[in-house]
Amino acid sequence: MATSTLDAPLLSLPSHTHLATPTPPSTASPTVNNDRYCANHHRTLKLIGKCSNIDHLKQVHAHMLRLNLFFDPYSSSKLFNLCAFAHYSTLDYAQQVFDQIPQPNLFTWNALIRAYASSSNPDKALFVFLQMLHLCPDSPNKFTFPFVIKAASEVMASGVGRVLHGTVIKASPHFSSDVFILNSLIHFYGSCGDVNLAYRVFANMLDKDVVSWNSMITAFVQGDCPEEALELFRQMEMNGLKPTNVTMVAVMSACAKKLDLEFGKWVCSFIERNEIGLSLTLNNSMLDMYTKCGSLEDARVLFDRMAEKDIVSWTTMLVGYARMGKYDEAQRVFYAMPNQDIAAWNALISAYEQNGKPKEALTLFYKLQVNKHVMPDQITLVSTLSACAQLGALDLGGWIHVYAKKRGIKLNCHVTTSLIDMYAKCGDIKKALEVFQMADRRDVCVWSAMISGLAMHGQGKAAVDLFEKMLEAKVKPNDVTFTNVLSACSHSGLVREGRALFSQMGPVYGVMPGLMHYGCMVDILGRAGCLEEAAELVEKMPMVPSASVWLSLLGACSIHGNSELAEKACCHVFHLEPNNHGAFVLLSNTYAKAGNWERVSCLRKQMRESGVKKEKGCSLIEVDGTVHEFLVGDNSNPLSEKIYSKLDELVTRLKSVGYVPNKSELLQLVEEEEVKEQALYQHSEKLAISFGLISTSPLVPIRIVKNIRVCGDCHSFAKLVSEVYDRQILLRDRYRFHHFKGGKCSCKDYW
DNA sequence: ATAGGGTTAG
Repeated sequence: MATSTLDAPLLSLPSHTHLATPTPPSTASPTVNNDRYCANHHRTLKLIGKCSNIDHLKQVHAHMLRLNLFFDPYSSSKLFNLCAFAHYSTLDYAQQVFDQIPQPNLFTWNALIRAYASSSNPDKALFVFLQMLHLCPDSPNKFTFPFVIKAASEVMASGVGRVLHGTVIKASPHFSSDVFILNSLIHFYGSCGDVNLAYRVFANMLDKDVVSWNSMITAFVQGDCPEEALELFRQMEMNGLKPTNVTMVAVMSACAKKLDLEFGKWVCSFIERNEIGLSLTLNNSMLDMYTKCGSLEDARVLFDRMAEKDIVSWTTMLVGYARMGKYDEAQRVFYAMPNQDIAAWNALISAYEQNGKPKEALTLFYKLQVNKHVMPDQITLVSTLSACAQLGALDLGGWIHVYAKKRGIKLNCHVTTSLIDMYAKCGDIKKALEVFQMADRRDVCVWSAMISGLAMHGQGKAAVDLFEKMLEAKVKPNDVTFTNVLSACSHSGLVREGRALFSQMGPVYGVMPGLMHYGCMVDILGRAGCLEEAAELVEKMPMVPSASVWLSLLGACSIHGNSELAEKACCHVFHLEPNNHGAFVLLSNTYAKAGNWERVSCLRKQMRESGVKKEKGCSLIEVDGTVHEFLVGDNSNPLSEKIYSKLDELVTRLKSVGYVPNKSELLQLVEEEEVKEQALYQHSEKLAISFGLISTSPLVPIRIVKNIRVCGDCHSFAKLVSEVYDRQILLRDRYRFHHFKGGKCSCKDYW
């Protein structure tokens, strides 16, 4: 077989050479003057330049070991550079070679740091840097810092980066004006989210080059300041600098962030006019801009025209279709792409999960799970756990928890947050607390999720206590934390605590109250009966009240029977959301509470004429890992007959202990009392309770998830079932959990 | 005696 010149050995080794661990040349000095040594030295350096595959490299490596050339720092640095950066080499191999070099010089240390900085283990670059400070006789030079700073930004080590910045300033005035070092600092501050510091470095630079501008524009885009990015792009032009394709990637990304299709298209024409080369990355960022701005048509045209496509191009199209709800198209892209990596799977799974299709998300997860080539990762877990949470699928969620442990998928803060949220939303607050306590790292999301879990289970006091603990743990609360802790106060009637937190959030914690917080506060005051104060708060909100704020006020009116204020709040809701059925229900309940039946029937008539559709009630219950769904008056379940006869039995038995159907909240236009009563028995949660009673073990609670607020009648019904049948029922409605046990509910009839 | 920085999706 013919051997190509490339595969032929570079060296034919004399037979007397033997493999040995390197021993220093007799003079034991790093530079050797002996003639033979110099000749070898020269020949070997030439050989290094000729290496074109890993075998060549290893041969030269072996040869150098034999000739003790590793003791010449220059020669070994030459070889090492190839080991670290040749495409055919690996970093592991480079590290092995490095470990054999007796006295790596500064160049070699720098090369190792650089190699790690852009590897998948950038933290090792920082470690090597520390080693270098101890072991290398030379101080870091102007090449060292850009690499270490790059590593610091890769691992988002903001503290480390700041220290490095200080070191740079102290080390030499040459360093603090080195354009490479300063550019890397801009990049570092940008990627750590500190746009202001990035800009300070940028603005103070005397000699900015195109990379400085690109880094700063990118920092603005990534720091969520697209306006500033575009402004800087304009300034760059005014300063006579020609933008590169890297500039245009950032600018395109700014357009995508602003959802500004028109400007995006202008930028595309700018690229053409200025003959800026279309790299694959730039094409991809154009695709991204088109899909984010909603023009799948333009994206498609570009996509079909692109000569080179990579996984990013395909995924961008996939996500674009999925976001628009075009699942068929998204699936077509998914199956058409050359290979589906985990990101593609995740994109499709999370698209389903985030668009109210949790069942489809889980179906896809099953398929992924039997796939041999792709492994679920942490992002997959986050999406699927959220799908479980939506469905109340506790068994499946628990299974995913076990799966993650078994597969050794690390429970980072994102996964921990999702687990806590899943357990809480599926009704297992104990398990949620367990995950919380076992977590080895708790960021603001983890704490907030736990507070939210306690809140929805009516454990307001515990939620507020946990908030205090969070402060003790020196974790800074954010807007979500406050929404959760305030909603805890509202669910548990903690008026004093709520007031205090609300008034402190801005001045003490620097979190400005937003719509959600005002909504919670209106809820807290309203439920407690301070209707006027609640109404005043709505009046003096610094932003326009949303429908949900008015709904909170309306809800409070319905509890306390204040028709006048209810009408006013209702007007506002209809102004913002003319088809909000919930507002009709709450107003009608207010009239019912006040005994104003005339108004109730008038409202019903109005509803029928306006054609406002009620969101169909739907209850989910998981039995043996399968989620069963019940709609109003559903009889699609195979056990339907049994379910209805069980329901008949329930009604009879409950009536015998005093159950009186409460028809006041019914809004259907039916006159006969008999028919009204039948309508009540069609409610999905009653069907789910009957099903739960006949198909689950008496020892476990019946867990039900309902899409809308539970009605008063079903609430009393569930309380009685929990007493008469001695069964715990956990019912999650749109807003919170109801724990029915021994005839009582954890919400204390206050929901 | 050797060298380097900035870019896209989820």
